[in-house]
Amino acid sequence: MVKVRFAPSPTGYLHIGGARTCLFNWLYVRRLGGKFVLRIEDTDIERSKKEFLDEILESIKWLGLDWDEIHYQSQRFQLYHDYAQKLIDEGKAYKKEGAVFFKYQFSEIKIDDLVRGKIVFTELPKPEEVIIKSDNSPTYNFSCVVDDYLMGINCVIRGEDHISNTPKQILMYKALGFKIPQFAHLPLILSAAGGRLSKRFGATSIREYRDDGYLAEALLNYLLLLGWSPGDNREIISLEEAKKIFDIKKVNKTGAAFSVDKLNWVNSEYIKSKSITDLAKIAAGYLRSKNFLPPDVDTRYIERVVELFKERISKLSDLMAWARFCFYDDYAYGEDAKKVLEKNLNRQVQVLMERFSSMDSFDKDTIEKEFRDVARSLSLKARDLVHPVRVSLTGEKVGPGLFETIEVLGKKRVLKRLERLCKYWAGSKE
RNA sequence: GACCCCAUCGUCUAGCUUGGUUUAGGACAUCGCCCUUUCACGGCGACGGCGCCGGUUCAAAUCCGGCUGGGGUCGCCA
Repeated sequence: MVKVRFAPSPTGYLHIGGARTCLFNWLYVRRLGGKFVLRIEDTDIERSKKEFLDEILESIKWLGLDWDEIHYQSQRFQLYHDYAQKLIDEGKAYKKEGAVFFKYQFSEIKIDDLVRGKIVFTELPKPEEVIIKSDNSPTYNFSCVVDDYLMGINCVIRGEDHISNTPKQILMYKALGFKIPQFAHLPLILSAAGGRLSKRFGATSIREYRDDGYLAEALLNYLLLLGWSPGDNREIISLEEAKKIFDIKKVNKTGAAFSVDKLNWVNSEYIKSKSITDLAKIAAGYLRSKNFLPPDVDTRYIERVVELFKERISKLSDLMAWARFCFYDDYAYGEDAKKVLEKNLNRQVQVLMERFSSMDSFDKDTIEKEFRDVARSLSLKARDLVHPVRVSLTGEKVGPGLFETIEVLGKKRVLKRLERLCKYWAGSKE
């Protein structure tokens, strides 16, 4: 049975690269029906923090991934000591200055990597390596080898930054008499500038993307595309589908630059594919977490607003930027938008308000019919009335279709806002 | 510096394993046109690439070598 592991260190949040490694491990093992081990590498007592651990676990769950086993290295120190002692007893390691040093018995190392093929190491930078620090905690390479063996990990899928650790670990496997697992080194995710992905180039933690209104499925889908493709030009692939067709041998060797533009596109595709009710539920949860919604707003209204914006947002946070007028009356006319109000149409808008007032059914088709009729009767082009009215109702000169907007806002609100527009005109010198 | 990895449009990629079916396909971004009350969406189109040199071959994006460029690692961090 195939067994893989994802081994984050709780010294920081789950970042883009870690999430991708986690995803590829998960896809690989779920397709083969094996076991997925989550191993928390919290051997660095100083830097490991509970908040990071919680954050990592929460992010993995949010993404929709799961694990079969979870282990904490901080609870396994005795095991590492036992194996270190074994090496000492066999003369393969020795104590010095309170630490245990492992002596490499170097010979040319060949790795047959699942994604990169053959990799050959002809030398090692150092003749020995600390495996147990003087504070009794194990070093990464050692605990990693002991645990991968003890946990039955037979395929190690990790980032390319670990390639140079691999020969060291293989030498430890050999010294310990452990069977060497298969390796698959994933290409790194680079920043848009092509360099290392770091805070300087924008968001790196999964949490930030969640906060920014990205959907878990979309982020996962985008990550899936970074270094892998199904080969048939499809780009929108659900996790379920990916589980069936993911092939680690088709993973690219080249580092991939992270593109927010493309992520936005994938996210907008997922948003558009959701039903109004589902999307409204997600959006409401998101907006509430941001304290954006007024406390008394009802579900049906949120659904209508979501419907209004569904086609034009690429992430949920766009709603906060663009749909504020749907929930609050206290917006000001944008500086740019005021230009649309230069011509005083006070009288014409009064006529429109009278017409709206007398309407029984306030649906968008009727609204449009009446609106155009009023414009015609006043010898105005519809667009001459449309633009000022939009600014009046939304504060901005761009936005969703006007008639739909009017319907969603409702007659009462619309009349109030048009009233405000007339006051604006009355107050400004002609 | 040493060791290792990588190299197709600006970006993500298909094609490369098994050389000819490729005037190198798709997507994002950009630009244009259409749709249209605006912005989006959608439709159509444009722009744009096999890093360089050499070799093998009748034939190379595909195989080989070198160069150049990019990346990673060299911690009692993981």
